[in-house]
Amino acid sequence: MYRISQLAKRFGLSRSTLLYYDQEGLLSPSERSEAGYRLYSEGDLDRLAAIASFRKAGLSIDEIRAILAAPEKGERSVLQRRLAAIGEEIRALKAQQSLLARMLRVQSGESLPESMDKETWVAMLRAAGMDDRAMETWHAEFERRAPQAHHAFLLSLGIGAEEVLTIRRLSESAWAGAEGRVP
Amino acid sequence: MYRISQLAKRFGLSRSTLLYYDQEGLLSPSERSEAGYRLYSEGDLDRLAAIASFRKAGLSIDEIRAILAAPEKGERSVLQRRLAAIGEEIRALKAQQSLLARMLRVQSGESLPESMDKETWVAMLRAAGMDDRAMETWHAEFERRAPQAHHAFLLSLGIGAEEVLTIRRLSESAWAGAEGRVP
DNA sequence: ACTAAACCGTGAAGCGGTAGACGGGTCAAG
DNA sequence: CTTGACCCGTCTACCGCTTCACGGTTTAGT
Repeated sequence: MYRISQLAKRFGLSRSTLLYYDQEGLLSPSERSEAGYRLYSEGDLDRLAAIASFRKAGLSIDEIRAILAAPEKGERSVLQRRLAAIGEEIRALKAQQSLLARMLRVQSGESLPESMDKETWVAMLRAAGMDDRAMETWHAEFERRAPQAHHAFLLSLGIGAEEVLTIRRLSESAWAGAEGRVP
Repeated sequence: MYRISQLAKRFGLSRSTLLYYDQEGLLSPSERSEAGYRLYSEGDLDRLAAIASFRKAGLSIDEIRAILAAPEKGERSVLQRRLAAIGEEIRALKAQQSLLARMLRVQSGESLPESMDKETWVAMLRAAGMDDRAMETWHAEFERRAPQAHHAFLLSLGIGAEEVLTIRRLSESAWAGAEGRVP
C-alpha cells in the first residue's frame, strides 16, 4: 500500500498529477486510510504504469480512459490515430522552423539538411537510376514486407498523414495486381 | 476601418482570437463605433500581420508583446530561443513516434511487420530493379546531400556503428570518382 | 508529552488560446 | 413597423496539469 507522494516519486510524476488522475476517475486508489489518505495497491500501480506509458505516447486523458475501459475495442485505432497526428505536428514544427530560419536570415541548415525530406529522397533515387515505375515497385514491396515501417518512413520524410495513406493504398493495389496475397 | 469578424476572416483567424488579443493588450482597435464595436485601422492591420506571422512561428503572446514593444532590443534572441525550443519539441515527438510504433508492433503479433533491417531493405531495392552499381550511386548521393541523415538511416537498419562508417567512407570515394555523372 | 517537519486532503486560480452561449445591436427586405 | 439574419460584446468552460493556500495527520526527535 503506497501513499500518494510515494507513488508519485516511484513513477517520476508529481503528487498533483495523481490527484488530477483521481479527480478525473482515471486512477482512483482502491482504499483510504482512517484519516482519509489515499492508499494505492499493487493493482493500482500496474494501472498507473499503463497510464504513464500511454501519456508518454501523447494520448489524451479521454483516450486513455477509453482504452483502459475496453482495451480490445479500439486500442489499435487510437494509437494509429495518434501516430498520424504526431506526423502532422512534426510537419507543422518543421514549417515553423523554416519560417524562423527565414526571419533570422540564417541559411545554415540549407546546404546540408540534417533531416531527409521527400524531394531530396526522390532526387537521390533518381540519381541512382530509378524511374517512376521502379519507385512504384519499391513502395509496393515496402508495403508488403513491412507496412508499419513503410508508414513510419513516409512520415519521417515530412509527408502529411493523408498523403501517406494515399501512397500506401496505391502501393497495396499495385502489388495486388501483380500476385496473390499472403496473410 | 474593419470590424472584428471582417478582420478575422481576412487573416484566417477566429473572432475569439482577436478578442483575446485585445484582452491581452496585444492588439487593441484604435477606435470604437458609437455602439461600442471595435474598429480596426490600416495600422492595426499591419500590426496584426506582424503578430500573425510571429504566431505562425510559434512565439508566445508574451514574446510577441516584447518584440513589438522594442523590436531592436531582443528580437533575434527570442527567435533563436524559439528555434532551439522547436528542435526539442520535434525530438520529443519523435520519441513518442517510436514508442507508439513499438506498442503497435507488439500488439499486432510478430507475424507480419518487423522493423526494417538491412537484408529486407536491400531486397526491396533489388525488387525495384536496382543493381549494385545503382546502390553505390545512391549511397554516394545520400552522403553528399545529407551526411547526417545518411548516418542515422544506416543505424536505423540495425547496422553497427563501425560498418556505418565504412559504408560512408566508400560512399565519399565513389562520389569523388563519379563527379561528372548526369542523373 | 510535546514540537516541528513533512505529509495529507480539499479547493481554487492560472497557463494560451479556442469555442460556445447569451443577450442585445444593426441592417436588409417586406 | 416588424421579422429575420447577422453581427457585436461579454462571460464562461475546456485541455493537462501546476501552483498556491488552508487546515488536519503522521512521523521523528527530544
